[in-house]
Amino acid sequence: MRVVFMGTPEFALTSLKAIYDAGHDIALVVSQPDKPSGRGYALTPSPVKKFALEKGIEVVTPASMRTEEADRLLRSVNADVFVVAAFGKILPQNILDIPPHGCICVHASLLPALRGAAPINRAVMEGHDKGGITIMYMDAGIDTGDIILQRAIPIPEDMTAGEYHDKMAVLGGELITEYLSLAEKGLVTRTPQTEDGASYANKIDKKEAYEDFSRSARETHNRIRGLAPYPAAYALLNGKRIKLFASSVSDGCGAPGTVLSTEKGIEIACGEGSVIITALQPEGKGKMDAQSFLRGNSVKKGDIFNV
RNA sequence: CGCGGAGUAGAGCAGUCCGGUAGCUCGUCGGGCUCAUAACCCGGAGGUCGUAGGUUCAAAUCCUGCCUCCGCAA
Repeated sequence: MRVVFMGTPEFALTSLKAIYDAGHDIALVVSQPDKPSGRGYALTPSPVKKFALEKGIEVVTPASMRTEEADRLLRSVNADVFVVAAFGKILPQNILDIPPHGCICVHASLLPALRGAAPINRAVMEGHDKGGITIMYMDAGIDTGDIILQRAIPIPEDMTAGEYHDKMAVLGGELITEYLSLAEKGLVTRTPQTEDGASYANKIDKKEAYEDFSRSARETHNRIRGLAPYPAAYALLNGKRIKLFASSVSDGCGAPGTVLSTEKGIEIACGEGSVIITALQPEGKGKMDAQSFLRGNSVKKGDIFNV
């Protein structure tokens, strides 16, 4: 198949690699423009763009898809199909109409659940016990197109969004290549989505990652693992930010934010029950386990987070 | 030049302002106590204090350059 690939972050890169390794003809890669990033604000290319450059695949990074220029370019490629994975731009109808096989999206949820920008984090934050990849035809709506393939994987109770992401990325690569070989044989089927069970996974706002421990222990734990390792839930201790990476649920009792014990980690009282923080990262320091943190920092029973 | 924190024993930290014997908690090794233990007691090993230079009788500490890691922000 002659493919145009549109995507930006690591998640998309895994699909691009899978398509590349499967030997398809990647005619063009479309990604987001380089962005200032990191200390010093150095202009940084997206993972997808970087890979394409390494492999000598033509890359474009248009600021907008709603231009005549974009339309003309994408038409001129004469691709069979456009594959879109975590691209970060909405495709207008005129673009969707270009490829004969349509625009195919790799989406990281079992649609119609968790449509939108952050399905991986949200699935974990909301405590879902399974998730999965959906391959679908794109239409004008946000992740509302007809479903082609769908495969589920379990989300264990303590899995972090990062771990889930990595498994999902691999699964995405498997399914998109599976789709491409079905398409070559003309065996693609499509099933419309139901609105039953539809939900949205909104983009995660940094402010949302602030943890005030007012929720139940289970919800707090889900938030911590659902935001790990990025953007990472955080709380304040003595005026400094502390990122929270790993926790377990316990049944301690106290005013939300109060340190109840420092035996197995830092046990903090929640709105209901308590969580034991087992991995964290203080501002300006590296990631460490709670025991290490406790050795060099005097955190005691009765100390309070977020004061 | 976007703003900021940090590099000291295997881990996490103190000591740096006010130069003068390398310190704490944990781990580790050996011994002891105990029915027993992640408990307790005794003892030991382990550090060119990121790096290169400068000042000084003397530098982890003061000065200068460089390297590395991290937080914010995007």
